[in-house]
Amino acid sequence: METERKDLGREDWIKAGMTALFEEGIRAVKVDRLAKRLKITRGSFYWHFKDQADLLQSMISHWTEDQLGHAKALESDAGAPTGLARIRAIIERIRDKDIEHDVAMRVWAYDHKPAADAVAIVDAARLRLVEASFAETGLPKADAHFRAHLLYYFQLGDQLSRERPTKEERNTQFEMLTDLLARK
Amino acid sequence: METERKDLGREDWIKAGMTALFEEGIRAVKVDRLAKRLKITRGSFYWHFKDQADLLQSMISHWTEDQLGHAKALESDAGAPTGLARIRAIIERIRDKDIEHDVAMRVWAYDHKPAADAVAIVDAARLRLVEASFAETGLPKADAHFRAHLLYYFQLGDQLSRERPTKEERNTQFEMLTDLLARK
DNA sequence: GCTTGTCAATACAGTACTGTATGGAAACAG
DNA sequence: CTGTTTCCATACAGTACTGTATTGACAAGC
Repeated sequence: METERKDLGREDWIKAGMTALFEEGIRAVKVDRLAKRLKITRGSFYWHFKDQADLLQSMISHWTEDQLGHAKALESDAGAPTGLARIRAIIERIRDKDIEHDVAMRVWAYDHKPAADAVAIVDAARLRLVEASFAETGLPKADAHFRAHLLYYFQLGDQLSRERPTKEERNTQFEMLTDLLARK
Repeated sequence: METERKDLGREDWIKAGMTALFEEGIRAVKVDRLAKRLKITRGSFYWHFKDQADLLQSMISHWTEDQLGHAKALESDAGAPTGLARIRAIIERIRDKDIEHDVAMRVWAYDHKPAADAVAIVDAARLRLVEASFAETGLPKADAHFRAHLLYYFQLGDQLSRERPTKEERNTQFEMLTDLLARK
């Protein structure tokens, strides 16, 4: 007699919040709109969460842990490539899997301190990884540091620009870049 | 008898809107809040503007013309340096004068199509300039194109990251970059 | 079967806005 | 001096939310 008891948990609301964030930006992460998305009333929300800020904080934690997990996975992957190939792999991962999420988070971070802090932490973790990989290729610390930033910020700017290059254009660009960065 | 007849014009509201945008982001560009800023009532606003969208569009046009003007000025400045020195000058101008404005506009652009279009136009104009300067140094077109993007997106990512480097750090970074980009 | 938690629906009051309609004062033109 | 235009104040109705308080439905433990 499949009576539809919903029994949502915090995770469902967080997931809905993330989806709304990625699809329409933080402006769309409103309690009542999420309720409509989930086909439920706000009564549920205020049982699971103290208030909207509570949800936002949970979303931030969720995203941060995800991203730090990805970074750690790349770091400790034994079968992974090393040196420049490893760097390519890292950047490709960010470019292909985390892009939309990243931009939405960064825009949110512009006027939300907790989000800004989270983005800073994730950026730092990724940069550390790239920098370490450059160091592996035998570059001096200062150069590794610089090139990691150059690479990371380039792809960041690329994401944020409103030029929408084709996949090939983007690939040739990144190839020219890794060529340039491979030089001593 | 200095009776204070205000007699504001569209420009005053636009200026107030821009200030609010740069100080607090687009969320703060609300008719009633701007009225408080200007110590006047919304009655004035709706005399000068059809609605809020009208103001936003005016702000976008205003910013776009400003930025295109700056680009044009750099382009036709006869006494300006050439080649790599010119490139440095361009990037420094953007970095030192347009930064805060740029970031706020870009964040706004994320979920406002007209703003996104404006940002795209301004980006294209600046990139064209940098690319032309690279071409002047004798680089092939494809390389000039790539290096212009690398430079521009790097400084864009740098702006948007939440790392807040010191002036010196930033300068050395940009020096290492122009060194790298100067090579054949 | 009755009670106790768990979860959701509903109704309410409040805030931060938006745009419209109308009226009034200063400046200006005849 | 009078009428018209220009500009602003005020009052109103509406929208899109927020959070709280109360009640109700169901499931599980005793």
